Amino acid sequence: MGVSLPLDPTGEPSLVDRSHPYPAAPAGAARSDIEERILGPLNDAQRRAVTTTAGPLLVLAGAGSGKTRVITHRIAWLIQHEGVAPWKILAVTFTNKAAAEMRDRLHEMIGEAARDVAMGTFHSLCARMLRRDGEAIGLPKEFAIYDADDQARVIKGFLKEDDLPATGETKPSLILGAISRAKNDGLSADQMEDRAVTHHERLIARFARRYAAELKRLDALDFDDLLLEGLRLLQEAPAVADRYRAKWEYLHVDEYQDTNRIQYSWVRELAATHGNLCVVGDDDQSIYSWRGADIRNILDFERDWPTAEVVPLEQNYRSTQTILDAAHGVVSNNQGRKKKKLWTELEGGDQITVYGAFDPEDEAAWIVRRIEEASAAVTGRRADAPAPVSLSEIAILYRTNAQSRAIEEALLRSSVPYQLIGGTRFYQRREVKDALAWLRVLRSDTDRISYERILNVPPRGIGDKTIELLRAAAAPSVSAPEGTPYGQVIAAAGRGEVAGVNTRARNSLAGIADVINRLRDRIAAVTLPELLDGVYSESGLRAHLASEGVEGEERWANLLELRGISGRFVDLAPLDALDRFVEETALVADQDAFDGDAERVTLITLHAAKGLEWPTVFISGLTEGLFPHSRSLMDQEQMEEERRLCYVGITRAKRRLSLSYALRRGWGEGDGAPSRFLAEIPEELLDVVNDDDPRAEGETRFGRGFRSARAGFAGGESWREGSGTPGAPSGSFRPGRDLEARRRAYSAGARSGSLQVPDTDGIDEAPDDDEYIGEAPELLQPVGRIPPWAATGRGDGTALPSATGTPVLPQLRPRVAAPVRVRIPGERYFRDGDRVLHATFGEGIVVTSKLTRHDEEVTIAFAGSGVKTLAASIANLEVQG
DNA sequence: CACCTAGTACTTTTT
DNA sequence: GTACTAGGTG
Repeated sequence: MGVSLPLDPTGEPSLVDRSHPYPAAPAGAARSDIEERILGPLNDAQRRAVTTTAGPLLVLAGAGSGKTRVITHRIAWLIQHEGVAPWKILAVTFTNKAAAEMRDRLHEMIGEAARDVAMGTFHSLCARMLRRDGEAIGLPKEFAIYDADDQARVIKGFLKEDDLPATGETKPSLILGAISRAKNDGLSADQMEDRAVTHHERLIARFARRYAAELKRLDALDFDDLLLEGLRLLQEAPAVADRYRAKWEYLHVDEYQDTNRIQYSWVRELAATHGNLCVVGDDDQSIYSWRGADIRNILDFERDWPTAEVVPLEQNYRSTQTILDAAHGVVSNNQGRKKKKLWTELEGGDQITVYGAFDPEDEAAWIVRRIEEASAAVTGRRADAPAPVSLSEIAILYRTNAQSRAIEEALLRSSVPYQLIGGTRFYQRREVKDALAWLRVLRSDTDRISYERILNVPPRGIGDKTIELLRAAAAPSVSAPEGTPYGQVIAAAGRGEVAGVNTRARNSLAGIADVINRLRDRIAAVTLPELLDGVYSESGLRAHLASEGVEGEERWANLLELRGISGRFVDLAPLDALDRFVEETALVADQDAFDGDAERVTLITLHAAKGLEWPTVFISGLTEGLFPHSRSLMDQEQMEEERRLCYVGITRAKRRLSLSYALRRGWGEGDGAPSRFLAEIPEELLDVVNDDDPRAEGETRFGRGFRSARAGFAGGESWREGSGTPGAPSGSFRPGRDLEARRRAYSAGARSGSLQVPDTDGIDEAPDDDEYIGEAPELLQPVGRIPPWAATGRGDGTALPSATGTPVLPQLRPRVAAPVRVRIPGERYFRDGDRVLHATFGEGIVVTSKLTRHDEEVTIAFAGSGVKTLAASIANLEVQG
């Protein structure tokens, strides 16, 4: 897969002062010309933001209100009107993409001077500063930057030492998440330990301590460390800090609502002497609290900087009024936000299309069909048909990366070209990380994680046993209290100096040490692509992939791609090129790969879509449990963040917006109801198109599912269970017949006749042909061993206890004012929370159930026998009550 | 020690 | 649907 990256080695912020001056204005340009050119295209509020140059400034920039435009014009104003030298200006963004775009736009306005404005992400700026000045706070000259995968390897090492499983409570990602959160709160491992109450918290605190010590030993920093050490540099090295404060006199921070406390402090330190700090953000677009972003940074800006000017930008230039009203309808349900409402001169606009699908495949097929209709240069196009849309103008947004699969498959079937942003990221692909690990060991003797990565790729007889011996040899001991650098251990083992290493492994280790030495000798003499050629051939990667068939070819293609990207660094001195390449490949973001001009549909997560826009946007997967995500259902704060995410998604659209959901979802997730966010959009803005589906006869249940969900959410007593179809009975549904018709209609391909209607006898049959079974008994919440991703909450802040470990007898809790339950024959017969009786296992509670092609798989937590998944047709389950 | 198979345990979002 | 593990085999 070809991934192109706008890695721009020359576009990075220069930390070195330039000596040549820039004229304050182009020669001969009258002052009024400059004013006209910079301020002319702006509205009053934008002008105020641009011309307020001294002191703190908060720009509350609603979606599509010209945020980037304000920053670029402001920088142009500073340079050309105020006569500020470009290198005195810093702009911080969250992605390289945003920085690059800003630089491009600035370049259009002011030409070459744009190159000297410092721009970058928080992480890349900190990394650069630490490379240059880190020694002032005791950091090593060379350090590796560890991503999530490297971090997990460190933790897995601990788990192995302790003989703990890498699953459940000690899953590396969970441990790392906890450590990261603590770090972002400014807690040391000691403080974590002091505050730990539960056994688990103490465990995490101990991991945090070991993790910090290990990274120090490895000369490695993780993403959090980059920021933390960047801050520490400004706080503990006054001379260095003063140099940066003097260097950057005008600071700009984009997406300020996404800054965390550390980033906030970092910015405050930099702005401390002059206070020329312009932050731009929108509290409604704060969607990264899980990453430590603290919305208080924007809400409290005026308190922190009492002299701050505040400029709200409320005119939207992107979307139609319909889209804005929908977005407002959703986000206005949030409590903690600055009240505001965007407006636009683009009155009206197309209604928002809503489609309720049977399953994700159907949903994807519908989206693709609409794309084809809108874009195809169809022959025999009707004269009055709307002009075809370019594929570059279309994006499909979803909540989780996993959702892209169904859509990709549908696009592939229809041969619609697409670009996928995120997912398995290029720099995280195995072979790419292998190659980069080689580059890292060339520059480091201590980076154990990278060494271990390369040791046995391709397989050369170095397995778990040998690794264990090497680790032991590198560990601190009486003779080497600091431990021995891993690179030296490998060389020693190659010479037979590490006891217990078998002959084959020893020879391999000697070979690796030899290759590393040879490559190191070559670094200064060859270009980066040539160095990579050496790595590929001498490491055996190339030969290995050549023997691996089609998959090997694809991986090899990725290595060639990597080699190509490295060519952008040829202008730098070889050593610098190597360092910069390794550093920047560690810090690229998904979004950086986005090509806005490519004649392709863009597939992207809602998170990654922030800051981007398209004329036509599809948001898919608007299903309760998916979006809002099930992990957010139990917490008001998290629910509001989901809502903001929805707001972000809606406001990506300029002209046309389509929303869709699938009632049946993927693995283990049971069925979902239409998302509550759909119910929050004023109904007159929506065009529910299910009934127009040519394959459906008469009323389909999808439209009804949507409308009844709407009634449920909009009504006073909210229907909030995680499953089941809410709302009033319809009375028009004919079981069996409709089911078969629908299945036939919706199963792609001709699996005719192979579908069976689950047999209905005995279990909970509907009283008549209507799915309505009258008043529901008390609706019960299952409590106990629920798969975490299937857990449902109530969205009102009350969390459901989710115990893990030994299944316990579920506690049954009656609910007040139980909503009516609806059963649809042919749909699931078992609902989450159903109490069931099994001949052997006894009493249990249904945790989830899902329909397979011929049957229904019910996952039940039994009182005495644990959690089991049973086939409904075989198990003979009896529903209680 | 590497490779294969079968079984199990999971799926938020990312610099 | 996948990613990882355990356990067996070569």
